Amino acid sequence: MIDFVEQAKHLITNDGGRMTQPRRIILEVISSSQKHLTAEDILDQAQQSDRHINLSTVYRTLAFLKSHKLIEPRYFDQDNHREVFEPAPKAEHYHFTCTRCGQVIEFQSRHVPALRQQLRDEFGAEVNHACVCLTGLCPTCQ
Amino acid sequence: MIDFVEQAKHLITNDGGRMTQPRRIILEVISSSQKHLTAEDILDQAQQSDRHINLSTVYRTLAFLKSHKLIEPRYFDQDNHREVFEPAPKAEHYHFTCTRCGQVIEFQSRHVPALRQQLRDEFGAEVNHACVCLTGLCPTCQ
DNA sequence: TACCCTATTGCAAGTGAGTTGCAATAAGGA
DNA sequence: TCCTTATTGCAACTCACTTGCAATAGGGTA
Repeated sequence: MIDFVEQAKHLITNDGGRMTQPRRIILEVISSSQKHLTAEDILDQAQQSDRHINLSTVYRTLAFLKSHKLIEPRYFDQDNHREVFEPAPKAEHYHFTCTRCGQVIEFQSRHVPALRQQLRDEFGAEVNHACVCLTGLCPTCQ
Repeated sequence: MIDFVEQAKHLITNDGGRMTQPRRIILEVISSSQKHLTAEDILDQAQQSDRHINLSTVYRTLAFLKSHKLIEPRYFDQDNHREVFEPAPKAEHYHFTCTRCGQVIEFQSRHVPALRQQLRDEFGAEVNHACVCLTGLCPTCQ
């Protein structure tokens, strides 16, 4: 995940942007986290490095990263209306969320490319993005 | 779609609830619409029958129907944070949205049951709900 | 290194979808 | 027809997210 911060730095400076303290900290937080983060989560962690970082700065940085495809927003839960982010993955993958304990399992599957093919065959539609969010019970919670 | 209103009536009265004018109208709107509706859409249409129907009544009715699994909330679009509803289908189906014209294609697929099986085999997880939202370009917009 | 331009920030106020408290209303059983 | 109480409309609220603006601080230039 080291390249994530580097990649972001390049994008920012190429845009005529500036690598500021708050941005550095926010990037650090996102890239070093193993789990999916809400804007609030990012703020909490960033404020451990700099108490003055503001929520709107987090949102603005997030918007920048999103527009440059460095992170992706995800919804895991039909009841949770918050945006949840993670660094954009190299390989497309999908999510299973346990409705009891909240555990998230990331997985890949050959069935999704098959789905793309089906859309092409059946409707002539070209799928650019596949959001597959499964919910149910993990082995522990069954 | 006639059963939708009937089904809702039974659920409401079995619950000790009352079949009121606003509810009747809202149910009518949902069941007779062919497309996916936001709360606002439903309000607009309902107000054509009764100008005094209120948005909070729409939300409360929607919450009731949702908790009884008569409708399902859906998100089609990562940029659209609104809840979009449709009558809960007998057969699970999925959505493709064209990012240019907004057209929604509903489809079924044997690949999704295969996905459930994969989760069972690979992680021991039991999938209860599968949300599959594909986006891309429909034949016309390509 | 000092200076300056302007992108970025923090703050506070604003949006907009959805929720809630409450007094008034109206189903529908007795 | 009456009475109980579920439901409504309204207005005020919540909460995630956005925006306007004056103050701040990157980072290129002299």
